[in-house]
Amino acid sequence: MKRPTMSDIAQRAGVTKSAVSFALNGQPGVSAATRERILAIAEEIGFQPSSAARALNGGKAGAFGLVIDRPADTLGSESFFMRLLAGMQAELAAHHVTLLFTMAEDAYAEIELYHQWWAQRRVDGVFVVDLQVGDRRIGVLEEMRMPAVVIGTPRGAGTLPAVWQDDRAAVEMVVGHLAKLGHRRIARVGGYAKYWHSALRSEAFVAVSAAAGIQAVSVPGDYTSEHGAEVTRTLLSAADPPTAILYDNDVMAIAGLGVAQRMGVGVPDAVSILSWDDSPTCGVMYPSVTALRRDIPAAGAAAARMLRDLAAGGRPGNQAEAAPVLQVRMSSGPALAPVGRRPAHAVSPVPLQLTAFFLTERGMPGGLRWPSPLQRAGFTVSGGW
Amino acid sequence: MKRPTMSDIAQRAGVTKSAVSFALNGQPGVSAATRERILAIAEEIGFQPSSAARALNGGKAGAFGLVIDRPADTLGSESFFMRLLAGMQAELAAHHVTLLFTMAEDAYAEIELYHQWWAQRRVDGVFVVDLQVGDRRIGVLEEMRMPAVVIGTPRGAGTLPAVWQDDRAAVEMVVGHLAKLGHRRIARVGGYAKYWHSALRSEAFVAVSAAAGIQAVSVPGDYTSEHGAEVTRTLLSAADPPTAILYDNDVMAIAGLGVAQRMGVGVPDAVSILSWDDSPTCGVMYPSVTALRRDIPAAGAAAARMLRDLAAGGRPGNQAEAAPVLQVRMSSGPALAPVGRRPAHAVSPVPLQLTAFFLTERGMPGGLRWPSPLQRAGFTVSGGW
DNA sequence: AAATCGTACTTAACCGGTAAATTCTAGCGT
DNA sequence: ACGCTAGAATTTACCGGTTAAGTACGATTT
Repeated sequence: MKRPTMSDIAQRAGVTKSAVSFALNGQPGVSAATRERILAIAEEIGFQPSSAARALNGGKAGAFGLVIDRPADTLGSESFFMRLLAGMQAELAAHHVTLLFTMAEDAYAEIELYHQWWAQRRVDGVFVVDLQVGDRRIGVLEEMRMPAVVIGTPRGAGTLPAVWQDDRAAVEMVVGHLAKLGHRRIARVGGYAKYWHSALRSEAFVAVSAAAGIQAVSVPGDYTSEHGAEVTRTLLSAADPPTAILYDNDVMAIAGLGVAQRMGVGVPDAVSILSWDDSPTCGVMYPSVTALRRDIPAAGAAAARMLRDLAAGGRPGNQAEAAPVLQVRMSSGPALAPVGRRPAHAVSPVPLQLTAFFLTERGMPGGLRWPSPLQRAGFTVSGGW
Repeated sequence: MKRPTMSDIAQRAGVTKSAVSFALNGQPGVSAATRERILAIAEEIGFQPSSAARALNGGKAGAFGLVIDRPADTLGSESFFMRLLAGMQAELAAHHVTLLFTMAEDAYAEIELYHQWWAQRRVDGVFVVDLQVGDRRIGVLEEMRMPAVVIGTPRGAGTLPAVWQDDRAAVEMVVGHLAKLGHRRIARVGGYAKYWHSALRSEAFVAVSAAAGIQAVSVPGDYTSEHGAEVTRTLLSAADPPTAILYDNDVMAIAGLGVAQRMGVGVPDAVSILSWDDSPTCGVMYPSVTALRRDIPAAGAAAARMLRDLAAGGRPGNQAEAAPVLQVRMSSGPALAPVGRRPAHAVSPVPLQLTAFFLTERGMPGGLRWPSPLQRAGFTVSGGW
């Protein structure tokens, strides 16, 4: 059972394969009668054009690529990428474009993969996520002139178009919510400081808090529950702990909630817990977790549309995601007066050196220099805390 | 800046492209000197063979496919697939095989996709997950003679090789653990009953429990936190609730834990909560969740190896996963005497019709007939409970 | 010295499409 | 009847590789 080709159709229709090509592609050059006969035969024998042969003719590969180079265990617990993928698929499948999805060890391997895919004509373009400060991928992609769309932020994306979220507005929403509840000392556990989106959120978080007269600290994290738990323990063990903590993803938020409960720190009475990403789990936890909900599949679909446009020769501009919604649940509430807030069985404060460890930047690339405002956002405190 | 071809190399080396082909592929027919010269030039201009041209020569597409047809929101919260993907990638990337990953609406769309991929020579084979009772995909794949590996269970996989887990042994481990802790009435919240792996676990759960003299009920679920919460509420509201509940994934387990806490049912004192899949989140929750840990990436890697073998003409046999480990944490403990177990502020029992609703099979395909033992496992009780 | 052989390479065909150039045919005007 | 033209279908070449078959030539055999 060999797969049918255009020559097979041509033979049965008594014409040449060129005629078949014209007929199938709606080109002029065949009579209506012949065209119909050819289409009927193609349908009957279940003909599908070989994507390889198509691609060989200076044509398109009919596929886009996505490479993620986070460690696999981080990916596993995060729902972000699956939802992003789902959104992309919905858009791509409708246009018969397939997605090549891979995980890479690091940025170097990722760039290597781009070179291979492009040179082998496997893809017509790629999606770029987790944009880093001084990201080498951007320059490489621009030089290769491979169509690419950035998902995250236009900052540092060079000439590549981006689908981005207004982090500033989101931060204003969250900080405003906390300010209204009377919080005056808040913390944020972010992602890798090397990621642009994380750095920008840090910056906005500190700046917006300062403007609202709130003391704030922003700590870099690594998206894992382990680290979220560690940082939370440090924060809550401080002499003057924050009354609210905002985590950059749901996994860390849930870990933070668990730590607070273990330490006997009441949620939300003693500390409010908030998550930047929402997930069904946030809603069913006890207490349920207040979360910032964004339409991630929509962002994926938008990125897919942009990449199709770009690959077809268009020049799409940046596109902002819809504003996120703050889903207020049980884990956030009014800031209570300090008196009596720490129960008797609270865990004793952690040793100083552990605290100092967390106050050091983790996972920062060696020689990288920070822009001054970001450096402050990295781990410095606003409001003299 | 056009991409370099073999002809370019040939021209610069002063030979024909055939010689270049021989040199690059390590075939005999070129002198060592010429071979070296050609390799040097290829390296210098960054040559990469066109996958399209390669595929055109009766050759391989150099890609495998994976289609998932669960609803996107289920996928988002589950870490299983990401970890499976990570394992596959590790194996595939090492052999320069890429992965086509897509989500489909339903089995029909999935089959359609298989036809397209195969006819278009986009893939050399596919991975099949979530095998269903009477799955149509198997027959289609066998007829197409497309290499395919089943992940889950050999039951219903026809002639396709499978990577499978010994669910029976896992169930014995969990039930044995609970029996030792004194539990005499336990429940399980499974996945879709139409999935083979879920049905087999149901069967084993009921049978093993009966053998151990334990009353057991197995309820089909849909892997979502919402449903996990609903079922848990029903179970705990019963006149004689189970003292332990085993959930088929971490999302439902966490949801169940949340419900128990909301109802004031102590965990693990009044009810033990166990999850079939482990995740970092299970460990940081409070209380942390006892979970059955399997090496999912290893299963993915094994499946990838098998599919490579199969696509190369081999005849790999079924392969069992390593036995899972029961990670005992805070959420499981000894079954306490019924007296005083239900606190005063427990939620009132749900109306009878809601209970009845859950006792009806959800999501069962219309005319499907169940084998008798599975039908009993579907929702019947062992031990006269 | 002629026949034999192995090596190193070239020629040419092919995979399954696309598309420009060309031939064939029928209908048109004059 | 003749040239002219539009449309239908064919011929031909090409994309970038692989591979069977063929050729040239120096070295070995008899």
